[in-house]
Amino acid sequence: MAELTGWLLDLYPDPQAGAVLWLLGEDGKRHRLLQGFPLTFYAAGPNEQLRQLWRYLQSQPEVVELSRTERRDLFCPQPLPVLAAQVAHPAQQPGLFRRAAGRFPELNFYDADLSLALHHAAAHGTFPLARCRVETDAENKVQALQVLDTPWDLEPPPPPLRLLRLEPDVDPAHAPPKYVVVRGERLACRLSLAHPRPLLLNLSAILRQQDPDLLLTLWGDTWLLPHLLELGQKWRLPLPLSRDPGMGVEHRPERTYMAYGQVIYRGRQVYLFGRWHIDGCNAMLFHEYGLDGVYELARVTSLPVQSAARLSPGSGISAMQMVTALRQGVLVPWHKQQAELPKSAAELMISDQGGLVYQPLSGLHRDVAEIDFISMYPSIMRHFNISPETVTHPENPSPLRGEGVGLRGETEPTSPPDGAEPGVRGDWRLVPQLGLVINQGQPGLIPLTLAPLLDKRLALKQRQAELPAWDPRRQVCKAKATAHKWLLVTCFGYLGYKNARFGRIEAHQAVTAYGREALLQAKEAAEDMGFSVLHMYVDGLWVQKPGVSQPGQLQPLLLEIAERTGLPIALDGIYRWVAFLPSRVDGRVPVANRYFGTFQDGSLKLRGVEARRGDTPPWIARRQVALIEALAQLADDTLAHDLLPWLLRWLSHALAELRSGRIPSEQLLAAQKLSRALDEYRTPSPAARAAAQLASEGKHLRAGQRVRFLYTLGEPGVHAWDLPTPPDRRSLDLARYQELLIRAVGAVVQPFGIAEDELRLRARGSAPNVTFWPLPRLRENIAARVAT
DNA sequence: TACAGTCGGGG
DNA sequence: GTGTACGACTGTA
Repeated sequence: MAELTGWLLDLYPDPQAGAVLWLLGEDGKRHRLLQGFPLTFYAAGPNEQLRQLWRYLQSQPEVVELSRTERRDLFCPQPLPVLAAQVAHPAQQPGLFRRAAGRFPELNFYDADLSLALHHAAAHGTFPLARCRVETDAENKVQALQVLDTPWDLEPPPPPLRLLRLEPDVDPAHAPPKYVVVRGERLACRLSLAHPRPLLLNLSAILRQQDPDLLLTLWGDTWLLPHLLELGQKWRLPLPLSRDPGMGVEHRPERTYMAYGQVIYRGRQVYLFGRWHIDGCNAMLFHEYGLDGVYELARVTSLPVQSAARLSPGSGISAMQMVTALRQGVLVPWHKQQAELPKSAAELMISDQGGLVYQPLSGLHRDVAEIDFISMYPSIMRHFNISPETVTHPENPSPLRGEGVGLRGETEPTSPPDGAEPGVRGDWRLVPQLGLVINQGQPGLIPLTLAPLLDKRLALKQRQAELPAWDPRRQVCKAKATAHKWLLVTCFGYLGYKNARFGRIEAHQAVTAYGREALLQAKEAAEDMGFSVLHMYVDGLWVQKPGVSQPGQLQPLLLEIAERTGLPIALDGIYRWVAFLPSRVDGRVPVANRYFGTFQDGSLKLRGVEARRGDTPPWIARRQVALIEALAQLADDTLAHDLLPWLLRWLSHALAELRSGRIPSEQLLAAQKLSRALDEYRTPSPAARAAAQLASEGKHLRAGQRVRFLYTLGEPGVHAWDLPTPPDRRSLDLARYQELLIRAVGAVVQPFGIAEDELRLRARGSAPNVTFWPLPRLRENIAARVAT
């Protein structure tokens, strides 16, 4: 009997028996442990069918223990009689279940398609990088397992992970790479791809010697690792990419699917066993929160690190809900099977509203405070206990399979005298406008899942604010908070997602209804306290009051709003000035989400303008940001009087730069996503034409993939960036880029009284090489910004 | 002018 | 393996 303490690295089914646990021991060694871990799935339905299923499962080769028992379905008040099938070896469960489900399509199956990691998290409280104490026998079999920390610890000590980076020297989609750049502990080298044998031998030696826990690559999923594995096969020199020699690697093919209301493309993926592979180019949102965010996501969601790095946050929050359900003994349905409650047309009109959006007072405003509800929708779900099983129709409480009840047991509707809070009677709360009621008796599945997340995110942000800017822990806190943000944001969308296991459209609508009400309450509070409300957008409002320009002066309003709504709210900042833009199509109409401004601390906020769009060429975006930064530095009197001549010089300077040919082509690249297959385009967009160019060179892109291109003269008007030959510099469509720049600049200066047409006229007449003289007070600042 | 195609924002 | 619904805007015909 031996005792081991360390960090949990990896967890997966052993092909023969039980679960494999990889532990990074405090002794510095990596331990491969085995643990017996049977998995149970359930089936419910007509008795006769369950009996047949029983006989069927008994006849199968897998070792299965069968029993009849009762479990709780989230939507049924009464326990559900089920058949429990306990499969001895987790690796055999998916296959057995697939056969059973195919044979008995009318039965409802539960807990049947969850990964081993989630089952293990529910059963043992494990999560990736959890600190564990393990007792093992002589054969490295786990006899006892104790988890020593929780995902909710704010700053767990970082495990001593070993990292190895592998990168091709160039983007393989753009040009054939020549080298693999390798960087590890006291190691940096470049291996030639032209000589496969030495490459493979060297890489194998490096992997053995360094024995990294994490292989961090660029294009490792989509190109590098598949390429290396292929070479390894061809030369009969297998690479030890996985730490577990018996497991090889797992390939997941590329795929496109519909989500976010659009087509999404995910490249192929390569998963390892016993160590992790993360491809910095194929990891969703990776650039936003980095490795620290990935570890944090893995810890709180219980998803393996390699999955947490690649999956969208939707699957993260979904995993958390499933673990909550498993821990509560609530069945996790195999397929989500829910229809919306029937609704009249009039109800549809009201309930299908989303967030409240106002039309701002367009133009330039000074000393404006922006206040935002913190994680508004998740906070609403928690505060009002909104969850698929708690929201229901009062006159029709049993629409599907049962009435809304709390998680921890049955709660009968009661109607005692009116409670203290308006809209609440006993255990029931009436949702404004929708005619829905929410059971308040027991915390729902979603609020239970969300509460620790909301608390931790606030704690992280607070900790981040306490730490000095130079402290590296501050960046770590920030990365973690950013990762949490995405979990919280998608949790709301998931309520309304038709295929979510724990989604229900009525719950989704209840959330937005409360959101609208909270915003209106906030508006009333602000107006009661003498503020004028310039704009409101879903969870934020922009307010102004003569004489109010310091953060402290907003505190009474914040307290009042928190008091009236019950929801947390904070000051985002006070703008020195903010400009709300009118519609480009009709200048009389303001639009809700195109604005920019500068806060008192000098930081900028931009929404909806060209610089925020992913398809804007970087050079255009940077010119626009630089211009806003310059405007932020200008004194009020300059803004009023001397702006036009200065601006025209600024513009000529930028246009001269464009014509000079000194801007790197990458800076002029537009990037757009293909929304469909090429032959499905009815009118060929620039992106479609660029994709067609690539297709004729044998590079076929699929719907959901991005295509990068330059605007060029003549037909077809674009030049795809990943074509083998770059375009002639002289064929660049400079007039097109000039127009894009003028539009971006026009949007910024419109609130300052300068019309876009004027810029266009003057630009045409300007000499190509006008010397640009910054205003004296601006010179320093602009030099600094342009450099970045 | 109509409509097809693409993007954002939440934080 | 998993977010929605919608409006603004641009380019093409």
